[in-house]
Parts: sequence; C-alpha cells; structure tokens
Amino acid sequence: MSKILLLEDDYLLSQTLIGLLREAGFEVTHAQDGEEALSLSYETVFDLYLFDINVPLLNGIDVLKLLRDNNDKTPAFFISAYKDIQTITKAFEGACDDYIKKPFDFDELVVRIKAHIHKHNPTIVYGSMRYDLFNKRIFVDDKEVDLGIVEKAIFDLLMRNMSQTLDKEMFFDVMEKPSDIALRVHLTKLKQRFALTITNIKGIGYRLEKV
Amino acid sequence: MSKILLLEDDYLLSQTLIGLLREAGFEVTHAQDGEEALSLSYETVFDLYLFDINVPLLNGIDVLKLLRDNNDKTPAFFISAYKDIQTITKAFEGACDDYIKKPFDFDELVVRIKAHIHKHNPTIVYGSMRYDLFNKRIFVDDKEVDLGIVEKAIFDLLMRNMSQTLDKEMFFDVMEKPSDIALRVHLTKLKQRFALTITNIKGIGYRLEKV
DNA sequence: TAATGCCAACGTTAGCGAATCGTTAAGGGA
DNA sequence: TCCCTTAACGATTCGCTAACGTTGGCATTA
Repeated sequence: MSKILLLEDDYLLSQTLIGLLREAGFEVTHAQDGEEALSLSYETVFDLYLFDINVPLLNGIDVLKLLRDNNDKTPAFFISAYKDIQTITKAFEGACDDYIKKPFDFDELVVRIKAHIHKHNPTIVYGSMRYDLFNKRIFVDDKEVDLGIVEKAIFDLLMRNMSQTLDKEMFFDVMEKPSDIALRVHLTKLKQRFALTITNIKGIGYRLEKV
Repeated sequence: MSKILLLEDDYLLSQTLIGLLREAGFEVTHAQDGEEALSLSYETVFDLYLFDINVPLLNGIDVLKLLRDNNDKTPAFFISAYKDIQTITKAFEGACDDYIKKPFDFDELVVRIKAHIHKHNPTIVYGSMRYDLFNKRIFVDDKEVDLGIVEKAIFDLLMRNMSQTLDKEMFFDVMEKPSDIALRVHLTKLKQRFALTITNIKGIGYRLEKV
C-alpha cells in the first residue's frame, strides 16, 4: 500500500482526489497548506508527493524545495493550472518528477502515479534482507518471507523510521489489542526471524538501529 | 523543545517574533544588543541563532564571527533588510545557514527554522563525549551510552545550560520523587560515568563547567 | 584579625524495591 | 492451522533512601 501526501487546499478537488486515489488502492494523507504538508512529511515516509502549487502559507514549490534541501528524494508530482507549467518546469528540473495540468483526467493521473511508483519502487536494504516499501514485501536472500498482519505493521513501522526512537504509543496504533506484553512478544519474534538490532529505551519505546 | 537565541533591537519586531516562535513551540531567549547575545551564548547552548544585523554595540555579523572562531557550530539565520543580502551572502558563505529578508512572512520563517533544525541535529562535544541534543543520544568515543529517564533528563538539563548555575528546583522539576538526596546521588553517578566537572554552589544549586 | 568549633549542606557508597524487559509456553478466535 | 494475545517468571534496570564521612561557611572567642 503506497502512501501519498496530497497537498491541495481546494476542498472539492481534494475530496475527489482522495476518493479516487483511495479507490485505486493508495493510502492518502491530506494537507491543506504548505506548512502542514511539511510537518506531515517529517512524521511519515511517503512514496509520492502530489502537490498543488497555489496553496496557503507556503506554496508547493517551496515545500518541495525545503524537502529536497533536506535530502528527501521522494517522487513528487505537481498539480497546476496550465499557465504555471512553464515556470515550474524551468524552476524545478529534476526536483519535480511530473506535473499534472488542471483540469486533468483522473484516470490518467492514477496511471501515471502507478507507473512512476512502480518504476521507482523504494526499497530498504538491511543486511541480507530487502524490504519493498511499496508492496510491503520482505525478502531474505531473495526468498520472500511472510508475516502476520500485526507483525508486518510493526515491521513496517520500524523500517520506515529507522534509527529513530519510536514511542510505544506508535506501536499500539497498529496493534489489534494494544498491550505492553503483546508488543514485547512481537518484537522478540521479529528479532528472532530477522537479525534486527532493536534497542529498547526503557520507559519510552524502541528503535531500529542501522545495518 | 528547541532553544532559539534571538538578537533583535527593534522592540515591536522582537515582541512579535518572540510570541510567534513561542507559539510554534520554541524556547526563545532575547538579546537586545550584540554583547548581550554573546554572553548569553556562553551561558546556554542554543539550537539556533536568529540574528538581526544592525544592532547596537556589536553587529550580528561580528557576533557570529566571534562565535564561529570559538568553534561554535550552531545553525545561524540572519534577519536583514533586502539591500544587505548581497553583502551577507558574500561575506558569510558557510557561516550563516540562511537569511530572512525584511519584511518577511512569519510562517515561512517558522517552517525554515523547523526544517533546518531537523536537518542539522545540533550536537554538543564535551571532551571525548558527544551529545545529540535533538535525539537526546549520548556517545562516548563513538560508542552510545544509555541512561535512565531521570538521569538523562538531568544530563540534558546540565548540557543545555553549560556553565550556568542551575537552581535545585530546576532539577526537581524533572525528577519523579524530587529530593535533595536523590539529586546528589544522580549527580555523583553522572560525574562518575562521564568526566563531568560539576560545581556545587552551596544552598543554591549546581553548574556544569566547560570542557 | 586569626584561630577555633559548630552544624548544615554536600559527596559517596551500598542496597532495597518497584517497575520494566526478554523470552518461553500456553490460550483462543477466525 | 495460523497468528495474535496473554500468562508467567527470571533477569535486569533504575530511581530512591539510608548511612556516614567530608566540606565549608559562620559565629564565637581571644
């Protein structure tokens, strides 16, 4: 399940887009202004940014600029009125991966996004393990490994926030019946299956160490 | 909670900025002239400097110069009138991390600061020890050391207020069951683990000495 | 002013107790 | 059967208290 960060202040358009993208199997997070988009991007790893340009507080171009400065290489699409296109392409060759003209064909949008994400397919390599963030598939020595729903969610959380300390609450959010005991068991099992270096910060949470 | 040192002599602007930055979750210390900024910077470790250039006694550029000479690598932003920009950028490539044009968009300022602090990860070096202020992680000779919650909080308090005398009450604020005895024990342990020079001021509190 | 004695504050060590953690084994629902 | 959860238990951690020796400021005294 790919995660898309949509930056769009037009209510009607954003609702349509969200519905459409969710239907197409994406997980959509919605920001209504540039600042919100920026802070959301710090919280979660997205697979694609879909930014309108003319939004409050901080326009889409500047948001992407700040993200790229911050060494964020997530694919980004701009949504834009036709007249702005020239400005965009000139200013952001390389930084922006594609742009969508307004008004646009929804189906075309979805196709483009899928094509792009598939092409890009962000993957984390961890030792002899490989994790496909897009399809949430785990490979150990090129052999696929399967996990249960909760365990996979915890694994995903750790991978997406490598070397960051995660509060227990963040794990609880992805568990059916959140409890301290259950979490500990899940982590033990993950550590046993894969050679994960998971550090406990007593009273706070856990952190997946690099390599 | 990130600490910002604001150097600004214009009363109205400084009050506005302070209010805004506090609202955005920063801890702001205000200096009205260059010398005050300098002495404040010796007392506390800040996560970011926000300096106006044209201020009394010692201008912002010279303040930063002195700080950099003193091996201070804290990120610094300049606030400046548009006409000064060229001078700044030429004179301070590398030393100054960003500049904000006057008049400026407050929201943009906050976003930039946040982005920068995220990217930079301010670190204090103390002997063979390194302390990551943002993630609150301690390294001795590049090996990470772990501390308990309370001990870490006390450590953090000392580091962030190096060579400043801290009232006992300030330590009590971060302890589960505040007591004189407990505090003394914590400090002893910290002194033993790391080679900290902690001075006691009888009846008042403690101070972490530099180097 | 210098010496003396007092006492509260301080530094350090040892150890208790509660809370948390890691792991194995067992329960239970879909 | 699979897999998430719970139970149980030993191990560990961590913050606090107790105890005791040490220090330093201050008043008293000569």
